Amino acid sequence: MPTVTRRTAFPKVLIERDSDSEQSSSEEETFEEEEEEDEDGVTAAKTEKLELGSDANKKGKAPITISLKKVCKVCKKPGHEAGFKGATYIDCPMKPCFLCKFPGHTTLTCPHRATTEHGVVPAPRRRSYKPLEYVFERQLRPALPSIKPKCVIPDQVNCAVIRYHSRRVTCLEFHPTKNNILLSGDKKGQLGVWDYGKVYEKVVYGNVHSCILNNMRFNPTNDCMVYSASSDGTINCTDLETGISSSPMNLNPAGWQGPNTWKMLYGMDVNCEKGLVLVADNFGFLYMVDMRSNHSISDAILIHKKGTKVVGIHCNPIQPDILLTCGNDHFARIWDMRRIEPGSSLYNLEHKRVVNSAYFSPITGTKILTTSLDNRLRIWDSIFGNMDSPSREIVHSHDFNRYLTPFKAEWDPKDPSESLAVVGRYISENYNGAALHPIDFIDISTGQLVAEVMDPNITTISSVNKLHPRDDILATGSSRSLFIWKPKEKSEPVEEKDERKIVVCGTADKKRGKKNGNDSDESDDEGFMSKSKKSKSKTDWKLSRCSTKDNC
DNA sequence: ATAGGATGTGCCC
DNA sequence: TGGGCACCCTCCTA
Repeated sequence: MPTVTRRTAFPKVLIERDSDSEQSSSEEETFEEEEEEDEDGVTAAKTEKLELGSDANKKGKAPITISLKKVCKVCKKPGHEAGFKGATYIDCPMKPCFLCKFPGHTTLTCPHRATTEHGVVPAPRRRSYKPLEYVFERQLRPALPSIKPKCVIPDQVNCAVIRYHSRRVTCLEFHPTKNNILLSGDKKGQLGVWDYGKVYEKVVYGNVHSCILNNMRFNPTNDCMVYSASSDGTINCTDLETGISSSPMNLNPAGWQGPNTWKMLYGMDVNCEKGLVLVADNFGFLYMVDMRSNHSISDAILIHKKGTKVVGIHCNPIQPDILLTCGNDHFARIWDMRRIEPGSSLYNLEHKRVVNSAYFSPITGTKILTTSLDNRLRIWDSIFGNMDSPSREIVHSHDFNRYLTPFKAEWDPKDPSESLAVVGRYISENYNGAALHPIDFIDISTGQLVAEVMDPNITTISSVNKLHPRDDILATGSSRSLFIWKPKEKSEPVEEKDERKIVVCGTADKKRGKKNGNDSDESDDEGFMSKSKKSKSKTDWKLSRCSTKDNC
């Protein structure tokens, strides 16, 4: 009988108790007792915390410790507790600052958190001639405007919410010409096409990929077609009207042969001038697909450390021969497409941890913005300058990868001074009693936090963000939801401001009872707002009405 | 209501 | 070089 066998092998059980007062916690008694027949739940019901010895399951002999002590969730030591107290997270004093990684203080008192500067660390600058200057000589546009235009950030925004992905959103892309069209990809490989001007209409193509859709790019010669790269190892080219896909590349033609051979495609970009789709895999290799023939045109080229994921590829907007890649080998690398082979990178930009994204600035292509898991945004002000170290490092909380789509700081494509970036924030702040994770607008020339966007109804972390190429619109992917943020019209009433100086805040809760939305629309709320949100408040999202339920 | 599981990276051995 | 395990603010389902 299985139970008999189990009982004979059952380990000893240690019970640690904690008296009520903190002071006596060090002298609480610890005793052992043999496990009796009634092990099912009697003790467990009384315990505040139950710990199994880490080896207990495997060896069957190690004692099981049932701890009644209050211990810190982070370091497992008694005497203090870490975790949320209301909407404020109490740090474990045994750990260094979670935000800036420097010792000597906790996250709560981190100077990079307390100020709006978010920790700008200037780097030494040196002027020197670099190969890139010669490459750029002819193409380089006139210098940036010498006087930086003032950032116009609205005081208040409206937010539309739509929830039609069955798994978390992994990437977003605005249509290059049709202003109201947003594409979204998810972890399941589905592709959403959303016209947020006609919010009753939506399309989700469920069979584009079989797992994570990591990146999307429009075909520059036919904006009805979109290329997508997926962890299923394929590039697909999907017709947005019909949803019909072709597969110009499949790196796993033989199917699943185990994790050591299964290739996943992450970083992708389109090189318009050469008519190429560039894509890279999780083993460090770059592939190229010719867009006219829809066929792979070259052998795989090792561009990052062998066996590591290449998560980002970006072609320079001015000089398409220049390529920027980044990945899990802690480097962003600059390449000349005309001679790209293992080790031929022009520059290797070192980071302390994984580089989630690396982008050239959108207009001149001369700046570089990277997001690294070491909680820092890095900016190289000019690729003609000193590339040995970044011009600035901005401490920003985004060190979290598991469960979430990786954070990527994105340029504002409309900002002529190329100084505004948007990035979601991992760490939460207490906003009137709610722990919220804002989306930050950061002036990357100063490190200043220009705006933080949040809404009391949105409690999830918004790790995917994209600014519209022409309009004042921000698209956000947060867990399975999509949000569209838009400045409030001047005629609309502006709510009282939060105590914080910098606030761009959805005001759903505050507007209760004062709604200027359309009552008859309420029945349509089903499906685009989750039930919990609906029950909390009737909101007056200006933009969205998505009529049908989640169809994924 | 709440416990548990999926999950990626880092680091250690 | 690879298995194993730990991991600070998840988020969804059963």
